[in-house]
Amino acid sequence: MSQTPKQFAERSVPTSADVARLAGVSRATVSYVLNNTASVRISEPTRRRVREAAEELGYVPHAAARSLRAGHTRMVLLPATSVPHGPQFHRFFHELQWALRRLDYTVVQYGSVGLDGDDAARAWAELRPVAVVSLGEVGLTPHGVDILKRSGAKAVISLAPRRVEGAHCLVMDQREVGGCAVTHLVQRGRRAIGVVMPREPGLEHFAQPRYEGAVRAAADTGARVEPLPLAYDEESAAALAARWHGLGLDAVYAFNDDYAMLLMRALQDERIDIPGQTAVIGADDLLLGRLLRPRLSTVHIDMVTGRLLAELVDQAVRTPDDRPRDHELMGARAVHREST
Amino acid sequence: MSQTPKQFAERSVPTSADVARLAGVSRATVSYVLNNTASVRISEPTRRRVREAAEELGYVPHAAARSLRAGHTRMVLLPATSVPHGPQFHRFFHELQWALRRLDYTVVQYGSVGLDGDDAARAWAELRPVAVVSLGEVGLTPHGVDILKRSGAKAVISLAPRRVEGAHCLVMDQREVGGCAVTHLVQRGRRAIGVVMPREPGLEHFAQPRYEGAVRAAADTGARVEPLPLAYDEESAAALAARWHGLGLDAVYAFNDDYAMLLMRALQDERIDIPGQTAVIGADDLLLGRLLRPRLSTVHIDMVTGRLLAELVDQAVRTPDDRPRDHELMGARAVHREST
DNA sequence: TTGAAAGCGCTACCAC
DNA sequence: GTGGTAGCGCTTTCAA
Repeated sequence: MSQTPKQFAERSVPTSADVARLAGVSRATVSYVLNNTASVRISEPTRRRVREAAEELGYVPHAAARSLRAGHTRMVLLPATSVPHGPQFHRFFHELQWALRRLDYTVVQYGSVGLDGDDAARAWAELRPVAVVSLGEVGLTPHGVDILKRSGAKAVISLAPRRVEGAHCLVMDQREVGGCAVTHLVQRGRRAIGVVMPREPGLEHFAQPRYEGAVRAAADTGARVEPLPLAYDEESAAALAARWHGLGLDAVYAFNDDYAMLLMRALQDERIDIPGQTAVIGADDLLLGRLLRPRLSTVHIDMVTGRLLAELVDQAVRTPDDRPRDHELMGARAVHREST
Repeated sequence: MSQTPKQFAERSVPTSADVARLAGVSRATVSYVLNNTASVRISEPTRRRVREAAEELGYVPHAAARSLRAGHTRMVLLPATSVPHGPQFHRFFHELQWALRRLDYTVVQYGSVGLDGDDAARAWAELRPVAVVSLGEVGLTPHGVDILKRSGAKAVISLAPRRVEGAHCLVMDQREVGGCAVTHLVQRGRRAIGVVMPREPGLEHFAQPRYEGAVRAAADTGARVEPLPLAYDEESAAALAARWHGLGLDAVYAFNDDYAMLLMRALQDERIDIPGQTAVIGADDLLLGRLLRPRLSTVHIDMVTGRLLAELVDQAVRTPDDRPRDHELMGARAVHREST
């Protein structure tokens, strides 16, 4: 009888009951030992037997069962980014994960490709994360925030171009980026400014507010701003450059350094002098921009450190009843090099 | 009595029992309705009442409880990448997630920053994923594979430079990349070849095999190969360029296009003619490399499509007892432009 | 067509 | 010190 289920059990995943049986103790004891429960003292020989049994069976605790029992998780859910970001963002993201782990959170990126808005929020909520940190690519709606909070999320934090009702918002106002770029160009005497709008999907959440910022910065300065759709390939850039003279522009803010480098080369191939005939400015302050001739002017974006954000998450989790506070955390400043 | 726990319940997360109570049915019925269970017929009025109750309460099912009951998950775990990758890899990753979602898997990237080897495997195993697809940055050991399989993972797939015992391996032999580069250089008459070794952490898993491939390709050709440590910043590149003449090299394979662009600029600033005095080749075939003058030669890497890999994952999950098969899936070829 | 109840793996109370 | 056991939220037989 005690052997009958063994054949099946061997193929099956070991549970704490299996460990208990092998060690000749109760499941409770197994739990105490493996969790180092402080409030209960277990003799050293027993501890060793339990640990050896666990090791031998290759026992790994079942996170779902644990959190079901506990009534909460320590999971911080980051809706996975689908947009290629620069190295700076990458560093930030890495820092954030590292810092959260140090605070004993389990960091999980949830692939939300193909979901949006409330569907995404529901999918996230199923995992019962203690916090959700949205990087602003999947539209987080007030209703989505509500779904998450009702499902037990203690903190919903949005690093988005716009603020979202109900969430702690770390507003990264992308309009500032476009604003900086255009202000820089205007100060250097430019009056007819193109603004590159990437055709690549996923970038529109960034491109649109940057464009708005550009328009706003140009208002009352006498400068005009013109959107320029551009795909990230040489053909598209060459086509744009070919009709450059007809556009009558004396400057261009090219969304970011990647697009700026692409366009600058195309313009140079059309024998357009930079910055003489046309000034070019990007954004992100990539190292590669400094390697071009002329060196690419850019908008440097100061990102909050991952560690700081992690602490904010932790704070919000610990005091969930505090009213969500907004934080302005993106600084942007134009960096003048040679292309403007 | 029926009202007493309400005060607490209101602040609490709604469960299917709450939905059942509000709809005036049993929990079983709720489950049937919300899961559209085909094997049981529920009257339309009841269905509506249940759905309305769920909606009103903002009910979201508890994934942990569900999978605990089911005894398995549909979670595919991707150990999160901590290394900045090029747009090509990004596209691949995006495709993979999309395709897996279409196959009804829940895709989760698990941040494994600061864990390694078996610790990481144990952490992943706690989530009981049905499959793990490692992108080869966290060392996946045979023991780690064993831990995962014992915890119920039906498939462990490794996209790694080297194969791992017990796992389905999609070998992306990075040595080929280095080999291609050096073969290209040798064919163009170069005999003293530097190989850039990035100083940035996380890249060594790629750099080392690429270097080995370079060495192997040079063997018996009379060419010599010399490793050149380089950090990704201008100072490091300038320092390397400053002692270039002393190195006596007539070519350099610069790990990838980013490092190649950095180094090429530094060499040009030292008035070293490219490709006259020194040939430069990168890898990844970035668009930006084509924008430089001279245009950067590179190694183009053909990546498997995400869809294909997703199907492989699905296949492996459905037939877990098949012996793990290895697949060679990375093609590499040198692309000659102007810098070599 | 609906309901009652068992049980997934785990932990935390209470007994012993 | 250690064991028995209730119950977290869910699905799914089996009975009604």
